[in-house]
Formats: sequence, structure tokens, C-alpha cells
Amino acid sequence: MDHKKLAELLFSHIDKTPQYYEEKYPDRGLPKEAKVTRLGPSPTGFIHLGNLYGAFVDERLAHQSGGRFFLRIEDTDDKRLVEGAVDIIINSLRFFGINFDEGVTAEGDIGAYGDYTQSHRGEIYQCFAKELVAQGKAYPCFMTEEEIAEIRKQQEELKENPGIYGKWAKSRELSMEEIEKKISEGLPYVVRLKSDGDLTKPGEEIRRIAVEDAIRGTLDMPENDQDTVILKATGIPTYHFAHVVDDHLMRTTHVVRGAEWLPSLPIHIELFEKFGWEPPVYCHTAQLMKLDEEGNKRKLSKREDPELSLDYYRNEGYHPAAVREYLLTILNSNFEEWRIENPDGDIDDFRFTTEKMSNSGALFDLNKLKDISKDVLLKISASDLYDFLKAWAEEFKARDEKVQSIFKDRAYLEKVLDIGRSEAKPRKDHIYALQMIENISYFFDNLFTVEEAMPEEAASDVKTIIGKYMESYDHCDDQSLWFDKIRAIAEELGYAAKPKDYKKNPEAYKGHVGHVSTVIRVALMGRQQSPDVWEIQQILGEERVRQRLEKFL
RNA sequence: GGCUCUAUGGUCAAGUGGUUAAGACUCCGCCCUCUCACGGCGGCUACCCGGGUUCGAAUCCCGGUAGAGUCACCA
Repeated sequence: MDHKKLAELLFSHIDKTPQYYEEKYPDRGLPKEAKVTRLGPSPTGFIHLGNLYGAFVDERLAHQSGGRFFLRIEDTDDKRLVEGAVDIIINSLRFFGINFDEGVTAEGDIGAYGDYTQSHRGEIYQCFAKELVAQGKAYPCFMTEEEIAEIRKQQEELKENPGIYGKWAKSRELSMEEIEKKISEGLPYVVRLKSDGDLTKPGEEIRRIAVEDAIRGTLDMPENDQDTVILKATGIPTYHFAHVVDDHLMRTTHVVRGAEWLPSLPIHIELFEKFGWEPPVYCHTAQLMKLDEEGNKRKLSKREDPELSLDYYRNEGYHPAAVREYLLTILNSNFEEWRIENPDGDIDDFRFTTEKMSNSGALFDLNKLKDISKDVLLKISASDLYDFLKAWAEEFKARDEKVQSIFKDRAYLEKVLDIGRSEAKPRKDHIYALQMIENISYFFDNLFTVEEAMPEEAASDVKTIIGKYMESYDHCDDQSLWFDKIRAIAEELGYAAKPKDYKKNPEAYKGHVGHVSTVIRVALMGRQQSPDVWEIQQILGEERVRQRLEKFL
């Protein structure tokens, strides 16, 4: 078989050589510790928390080493393509602080290693496929779907591994004349890798390969034996082939991808070997898991777990800084420790390492996110919180006039957001935008409703308590004077001035001062629980306070 | 079924032959306290199982078990 002649027959339209591309995309000339990483989403328009998780690793690795981080669109499957998906990907990632140095952007490609969209790179893949054919390392395969299904059936009966390899790879043995004939008949064909890992060689053990993974250490895997498709009938490459060619030509140093790629790693290693190229450092990240109904862990899936799409966090109004902080804590187990030691440290000063990444699947923990979010939001100024809330409301509550109305008075809302935050032991009331707005709704007359009942202990005295409270109310009282007055009202009406007295002697009192103040709280806030009433009154203003109280007389 | 990965409390996790087996979140109790939150203190709960190696195993080896992933002209 004259492989060169076969290569010309299959790829007569390819005039460039691998040499041409090697020169066009030279070594990047970066310092040797600099890492070049990439994100290669397929443009389905779906952004998953898992995507962010991986993107974060890519981004940290590149930007903490003085390297490059680029975006490549992996659209080799036209069935998956969704209009506008690229913009969604870029914008979503940017929102969470992931920015690319190179690759596809809304304004076109940036960088010298493009084109960065795989569907535009057909000639390149075909050139390298041609090279493989010319060296006898790949071949055209004319098997039909039916034939492949038939082979699979036989393999199942014989309990042999499924797939096209060794003796099952019938097209391997085609002569030049047969191939020429089939092509002249217009029969469709794919190009397959001619794998060296042929299982059917008698008396041989399956060879093993050792691959270094930056997260998992040394991987011991069986060598690939499958004649994997590298070029589909359309001339478009499969993921495997595009990955190898692109990451070589784009000089990627670190490939970060999910652990679901582990089983096909031997294919990629064999391809790199066939080309005589150095493979990148692989970083196979753990899958994000979820507890299903039966209590089993399972991989997150975008179809079944919509709440784990990135949009969920945007909708709920989680702050990007909180999501970043959360992601880092599940990404690097020593981050939490670092954060405790450096409560005000810049997140960029934490040195991210692949070695500290977990290789078992982490369960997504919403409680933990909320807890982290409380601390993160505490560090954000009221002014910035206002901007964040407003931007969120404009995106997700644009038609909700009641919500929109809270932004009319910036100074007022900022005061509301700052309640109890400046003390030594600050309140941590804020978690995410939706929750915050519900939490502070009573500050705004068109959101205010009485949601909770009066406390039982004081239910019969509501009018009396509020009446006396209004009589004695002076908006200029300081906090201690204000509370002394409430104590006086409580005692006068037969309530204990201190809750402890009431607990010791429940029969001696109707209730305690807490019940009396709760009456005022329900009248003013519509709820039994809230931050300090005096502080709230100062923000509400005397007029609004009196109006709300009067409704209970 | 083959191959691969994983296995420490409810969750996330330190731990790499000798530890009272860290820490965080959740939950519970107490304290602080006019409610809630915050904060403080305390508590519950863990090395998947069985063999080996060793004076000694969560840690090393072997064998199970369980969970997950993957076996496409999808990525």
C-alpha cells in the first residue's frame, strides 16, 4: 500500500503541510513556569456551575503563572449549536470574574494562534489527518451504520469488547484499488486512527501506559486499542482529534477538563505519540455531584438539575464575589484556612494549586455558599451593595414596580443596608439579592405588610401598649432612654422588666418586656423579628413610625 | 459486562506508619440578649468490609463491597 498516494487521493485539496502550521504557530516564548490554558465549551448556550468550576481552574493557573488563558469554541457538532451561545458564555463568565486574554470575543478573535473556532479550522485538521494517512497511521473506513451495529451484536455474543479495532476493523485491509473504487462510487467514509494497541495479537498482555495528571498523580491505564474516528464523513474532526491538533498548535500547556474525559485519555495519548508531540499536562477535575432522591450521589446534569445552572445564582442574586469565594473553597481545601488567617486578603493573593484539588466528587452545598456569602457581603460597602442590588433588579425585576421603587432614595436604601454592620460584631443579614429585598421590604411603604401576629402574651394589651408608646414617643430620644420608656410601660402594665424575672416567676407577670417590644415590632415592621427597633425607627423617620402605629389604635 | 476513578462524621474536608483523628458548614444545647441576627462556649456524629505486612495501619499490599464515570461519525 502506498500511503502517500492514498493521502493524496483522500486529501487532494490540501496543499499545506504540517510544517507550515508549525511555523505559523511557533512556541509562545513564555517563561517556562507560565501556563497556557484554555476553555473549550461547545456553544449550546448552557453554562453550568461545572463550567465555571473548570474555568476557574484554567483562569487561576494561567493568571497566577504569568501565562495565557484563551477561549476556543468547540463547535464540531452542528446539532448542538445554539444561536447567540458564544455571547452568553463570554458574558456569564465575565460576570463571575473570568476573563480571557485571547481567543473568541464578541468583536472577533484576539491572538496569534487562531482561528479559535473549530468549525473554521477544517483545513488544518484535514492537513494533519492527511499526514497521518501518509504515514500509514490512519485510514479511510467505509463501514455503514448497519455494519457497525452488526459487529457490535457479534461482539456482545462473543463477550468481546465493543468497538472497531484489530480484526473487526475491516477497512484496514482495503487495497488501493478497492478504496479508489469506493470513492469513485461516492461512498461516504470516515478517517480512523490505526491503533497500535491491537488486542487480538496472541499471547500478549494489554500494554499499560502511565500518564501524569496534575490533580490525580500518576494514572495507570490500558493503552488505547480502538480505531477511533478522527474525521467524520463530513471532514469535520471528532473531539479527540480536534483536541490534540488544537492544543498542540495553540501551545496549550495545561488541559483542564472534567473527569468524564479520563476514559478517552489513552486515545489522546496515542494521537500525541503518533504525531511525535509532547502532550500537555492534564488536570482532570472532579465532577460536581448532587444527592438524588434515593440519597445517592450522582453527577450534576444540566437537564435534571436546572437549579445548578449559573443562571440560578444570577436569578437569586448571589454576588459574583461570593460565588468565586465558594468555588475556591471547594476547589482548594486549604483556601478556607487561608481565608481565616487572611480575612481581608485579596482573593488573588491566595496561591491556587492543582495538588490541593480534591479528586473525589464534591457535593454542592447551598448552606455553605450562603454562609460564605454572608461574610463576603459584609465586606462590601453599602454603596456598592446598592449598585449591585439595583443592577440585579434591573435585570430580573424590571417590571416589578414595587421592587423598583426601593431605589428611588439612594441614601435611604444605603442606610437600610448598613443596619448593624458597623459594630464590632456586625450583623450578617445579607445573603443574596432576592433574600435581601424580602428582608428589608418593611422599610418601604408599598412593600410593607403585616406578616405576623402579635405575641400571645400581650395580645390583649396591643392597643394599650401602642397608645402609651405613642404618648411617650420622642423621636429624639437616644437608644437607652427610648428603651427605658418601654420598660416603664411594661412594668406599668404588669410585664416583667427583665425576661429572667419572668422565667423565674411566670405566674407573677403577663409576660416580659420582650413581649411588649414585640408588639411595637409587629406594628412597625409587620414581623416579630428584626434588627434593633430604635435604629429602624431612626431610618423610617418619625412620620412613618407614627402612621404605622396609629393603624393599631 | 469491560475499563477507569473514588471511598474519613449529615455535608465539605485535614491527615502520606505512632495524633486525645484537625477545621468549616448544618443540627442541638447553653451564654450574651427586648426579638432576630452576630458573637462566645459546649455537644452529637466518622476512618466501607475482610484479610495480610508491621511492635504499631485511616495511612502500605491483596481481595471484596458500594458510589460515580465511560464504552458514538456528542462534546
